[in-house]
Amino acid sequence: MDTTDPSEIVVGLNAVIVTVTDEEPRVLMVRDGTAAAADALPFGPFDARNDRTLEEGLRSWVAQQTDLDLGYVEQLYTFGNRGRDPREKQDGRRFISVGYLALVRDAAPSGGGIWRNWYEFFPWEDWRDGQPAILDADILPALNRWVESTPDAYLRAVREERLALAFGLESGAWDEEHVLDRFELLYEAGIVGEAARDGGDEADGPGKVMGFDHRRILATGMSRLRGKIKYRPVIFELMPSEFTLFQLQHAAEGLAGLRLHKQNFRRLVERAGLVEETGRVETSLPGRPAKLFRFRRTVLRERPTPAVNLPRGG
Amino acid sequence: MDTTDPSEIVVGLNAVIVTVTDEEPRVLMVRDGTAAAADALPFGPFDARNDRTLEEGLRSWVAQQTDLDLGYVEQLYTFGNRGRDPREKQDGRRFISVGYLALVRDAAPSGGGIWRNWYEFFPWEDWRDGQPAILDADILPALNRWVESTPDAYLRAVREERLALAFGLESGAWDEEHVLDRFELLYEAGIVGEAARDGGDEADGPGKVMGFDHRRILATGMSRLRGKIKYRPVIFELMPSEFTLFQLQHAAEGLAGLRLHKQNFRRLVERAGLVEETGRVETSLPGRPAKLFRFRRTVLRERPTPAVNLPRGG
DNA sequence: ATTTAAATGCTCAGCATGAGTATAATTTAT
DNA sequence: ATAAATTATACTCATGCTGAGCATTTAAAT
Repeated sequence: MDTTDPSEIVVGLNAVIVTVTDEEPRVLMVRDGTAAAADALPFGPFDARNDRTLEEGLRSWVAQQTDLDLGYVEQLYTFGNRGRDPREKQDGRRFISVGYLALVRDAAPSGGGIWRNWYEFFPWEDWRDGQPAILDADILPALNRWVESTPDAYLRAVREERLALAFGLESGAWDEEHVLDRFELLYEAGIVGEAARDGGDEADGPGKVMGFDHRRILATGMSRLRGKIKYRPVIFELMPSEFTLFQLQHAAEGLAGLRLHKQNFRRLVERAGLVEETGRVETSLPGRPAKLFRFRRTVLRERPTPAVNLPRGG
Repeated sequence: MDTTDPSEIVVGLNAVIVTVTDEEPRVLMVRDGTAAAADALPFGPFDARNDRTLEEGLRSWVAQQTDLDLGYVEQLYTFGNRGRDPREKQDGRRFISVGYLALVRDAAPSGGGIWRNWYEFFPWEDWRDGQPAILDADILPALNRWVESTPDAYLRAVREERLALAFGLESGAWDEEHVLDRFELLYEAGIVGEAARDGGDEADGPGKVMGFDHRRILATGMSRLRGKIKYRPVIFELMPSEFTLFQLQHAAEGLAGLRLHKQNFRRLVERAGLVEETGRVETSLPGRPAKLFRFRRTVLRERPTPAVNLPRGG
């Protein structure tokens, strides 16, 4: 290859395909091709000849490979860091990937894919049963050691501030949207397995390791989705056509990794006009039967930002 | 070229570089190379050999070409629609571009760049002097004709709803963030000049035409920035080190294209702890001298989402 | 009939917001 | 010198949203 030529660039498309089963958020995974055989996000090439748009390319290979009917799709981010794909070292090509977030209603994927609970990869992100033990036991001590062992005083201060912000230490304010900030800190500090692996060592650390930089892409998707449910009614893309308010709350809690205040959640959803009664009730559980609701699509025309806010509380 | 080969993909980097001069938001433009010689966003190649990350690539050619010191930088979106670059038709290559938003303090660009007020391209987005006349005179009638002339009833209803949402017709609620939605409607309806040009006709329509799909990229940047100032203190990236609260308000108004309520704006900014007095005053204007303030960086550690909300009102 | 498990209804303090009125400190015009 | 204009800043007040919790209703299970 002529050295004045730019090295070849390969553009691929990665998808964070999310569903919610009961109250658990799940992500579609495949096995990556490497020896480590970690979980990886589904991936497809961008076909410059046949795909008119990037999103069309994504939908076409997802439809081919899985049987899933992607509802909501949005572009997440384009990842192009050197070293993100091990094949780079073999043949010098550069791998760039456009990440997408897609939402589907609970369904069985065909093909080689499998749903995995996203908290398998991010156990510290699930605060539904209180602060995860792994934070105080492992993660925060390791992060603090990393900050304290930073030689340069200015850099140390910067890292300390990032740590405080991402994990809400000072104000006691955990922000569930900061998934990516937290993962990036853990990577930089060498705490997650990917850091060791990319450095050529044995991978170990909190949460399951994923192939390539896919845990970062997943973190990006989680951040985006956790933010989005607060100002767009995307959560209904994940719900069946009829649901009780408690099921809706459980879905929101699963995504946000937080417990919400039941009465206030109801008040919010109803006052915002997001749902309407179907007239039926759900009676499969003990206790008073719950009314079934459906999403009121016309709300989109009425309010500027109709969405499920997250009134915290146990 | 072998037909089994994918066609060659060229990855470029586009930047929406924004500054604020007095109360006007300006964007760095260059002349595009085509015969039409429209304004275009600065563009640089992504150098797969030398750029470790996409953002590093962006910073490196911006520094080379313009002399500007990019402060805040964030990735916007990756644009890959077929037909977005006329060179496609010549040599069959496919041009993909990663768009970035960058903020700089007011300064003169070196090189061939020039600052242009972004409302030259989006006159309907400036509501600071009330609803822009061009809306009732041209844009809304044309959009309504487009909707009404849609043969398929379902598609017509969808378009009507999109129109109502994007331009806030029913509820009278103009949402300043929906810049991109509005531009996409105008493009689809064939109202902006780019639509005619891409169809091979003479370009004409509201707002100045830009080269390639750059007006869409600019719209993406405007949407992002208008949203961001509400939950991150990015506006201070555009302010001098000392400023009066009214100057800050003017900058926010210029970006949002809205007039804000002065007293409530002050209350918000001060109560949020975003600024601190410098002790000096600004006396160059008639009227009571205004205190000068600076950004309080430590606010980042105190509040989860410190930002300049936008209390509307004349 | 009693207990248990929900769902649903209601209250209340605190805070934020929208929309002002009122007052203070300057420069410009007469 | 005085008034008018201009800008900054302080303060008020009704409204509505939010967080937190108590109370009541309706069912199944024992």
